[in-house]
Amino acid sequence: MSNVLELTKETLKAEIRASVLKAGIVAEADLPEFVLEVPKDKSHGDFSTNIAMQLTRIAKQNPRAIAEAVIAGLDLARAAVSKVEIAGPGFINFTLDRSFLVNVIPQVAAAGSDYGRVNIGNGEKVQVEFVSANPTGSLHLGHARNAAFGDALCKVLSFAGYDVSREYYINDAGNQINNLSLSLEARYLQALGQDAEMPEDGYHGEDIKGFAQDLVEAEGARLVELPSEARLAYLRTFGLEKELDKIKRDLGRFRVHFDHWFSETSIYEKGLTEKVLKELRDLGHVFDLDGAVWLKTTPFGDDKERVLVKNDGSFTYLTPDIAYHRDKFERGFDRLINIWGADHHGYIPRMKAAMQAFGYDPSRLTVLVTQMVSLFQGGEKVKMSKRTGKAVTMEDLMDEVGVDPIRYFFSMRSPDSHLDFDMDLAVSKSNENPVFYVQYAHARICSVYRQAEEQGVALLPLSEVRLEALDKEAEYDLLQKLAELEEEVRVAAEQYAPHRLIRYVYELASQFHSYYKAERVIGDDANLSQARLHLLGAVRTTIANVLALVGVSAPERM
RNA sequence: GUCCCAGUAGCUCAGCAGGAUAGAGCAACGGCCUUCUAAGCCGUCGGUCAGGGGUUCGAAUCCCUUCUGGGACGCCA
Repeated sequence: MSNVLELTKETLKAEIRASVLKAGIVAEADLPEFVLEVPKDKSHGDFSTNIAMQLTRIAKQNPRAIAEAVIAGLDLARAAVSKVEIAGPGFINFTLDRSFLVNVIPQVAAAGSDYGRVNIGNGEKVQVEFVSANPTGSLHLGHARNAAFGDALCKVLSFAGYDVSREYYINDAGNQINNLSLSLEARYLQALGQDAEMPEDGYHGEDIKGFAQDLVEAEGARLVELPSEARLAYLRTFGLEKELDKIKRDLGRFRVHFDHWFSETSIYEKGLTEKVLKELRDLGHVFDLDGAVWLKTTPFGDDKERVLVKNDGSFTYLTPDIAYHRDKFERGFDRLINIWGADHHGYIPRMKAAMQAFGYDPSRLTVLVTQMVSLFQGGEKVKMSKRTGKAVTMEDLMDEVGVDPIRYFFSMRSPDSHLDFDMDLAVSKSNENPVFYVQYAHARICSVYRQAEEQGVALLPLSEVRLEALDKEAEYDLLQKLAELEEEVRVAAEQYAPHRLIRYVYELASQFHSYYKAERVIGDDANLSQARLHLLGAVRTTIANVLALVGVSAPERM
């Protein structure tokens, strides 16, 4: 389903194409790609095309002469064009009778919370794996960015017609879990007043002290009596469960939910590591050296070969991870997207190489990387939490500034740029703060509706309202902005760029605030009031839909 | 040394499958509340798009190169 704006654009584009062919400038097969777009500068009309310049090379003519010929053959009435101009180096600028734009209002009203939904995905099965933090400590800033971006991306893809599955890979099998058990053991013994040293690479987080305390309350000193092995096994299970609970709690509060929590341990239990190893060996991609087993990844673009089995017989992290990604493909996903922190980027070539070794097209696995987050408060870079003296956790941040600003700010930037997060700005309730600016636009519209009700102005159904009353420039601009949402969603999905939608919704809010100041909605002209109320309703729906895509609330009052 | 990301207004960033005079917010300065929320609106100021070369009718955008900042380069995970 195309919206009014896109239909008009398609009609005009077809008209231009027909005119070029009719003028005999090029053969149909040689017709170059050209752009018909809304120009940045309004003085350049409503649509602009570069076709004449694109034809220069082929037609060997002056672009302005080509433009003349193209215009001569256009059927202007068919595309609602009221004015055509040749400008600059050879752009053809079209000015339209924009009254058709009011038709976007019934479209928004009919679609409601689905307004903006498009179908470029055709139900293609996409799996997005993100966060996947080790269950050995609290989630921190970087995870929050990963979660905000990943969740927004999933929502956008799903809005664009993809069948999206969210997955969290739980690294519950490696050395770090032994370490967790040992750390917890030390904290447990310490909590009982015993002398116990933290292991060399122990986890010093506050959370583990808390878990040890919980353990003392639940079990007392019972575990001290157990043989060391049994105690560690118990602590391992207990610690993992506690850490995972905490992670799920933090993410839930952040409004991020996963469809699958995939355990690394389950890979070992199913013997998938051995299976994958054998398959790779049968395929001839494996060799033995220095007592270790290696995967030949350099033929697939990696810069060195990688160890699968260490000389002590244990697997490296890579092996179960290969088995995991293999498993994802076998589960029938058409496309895999992983969102990793910047510190893991070096790992990308070997994983793609491993998938190629299995014969998978590497373009089916996309790894997106989120760059670092720096926290600022009072103009200073914040490294440590004031309360605990440890690294700032996601929980700290949610306590300090709330979920909406974090999700908005983390979705606002392209993931590949380093992010400075200003805590003072995020909590400020003023025009400096873009979150409130957008939310306020939504709340303001709700307030106008409440006002209408108080004044006894009942909203009439669209069929009884003459929307043609909306004929001001600012109204056409607003309507056009609303009509552009589908294109924005499409681009955001194609480019994995949810931050584009933040920009869009900010601009929409800005146009609304300006319009609100300039024009009275509820006035003496009953039909005009109705038309404007419906316009505002469409703006409200659009703002709410976009905010929902980035996990930010749309309050009715502020 | 190799690889990845970034370098655009005083600050934070958009723009980068090439297009017209490079945008926005913040900061600074000046205006606007007897009318639907001033968490708002209107205006002013602000740029060698890090430097250099190349491709092109046209480059912030593509290619090469230098510099600067951040990150990664394990038989850790």
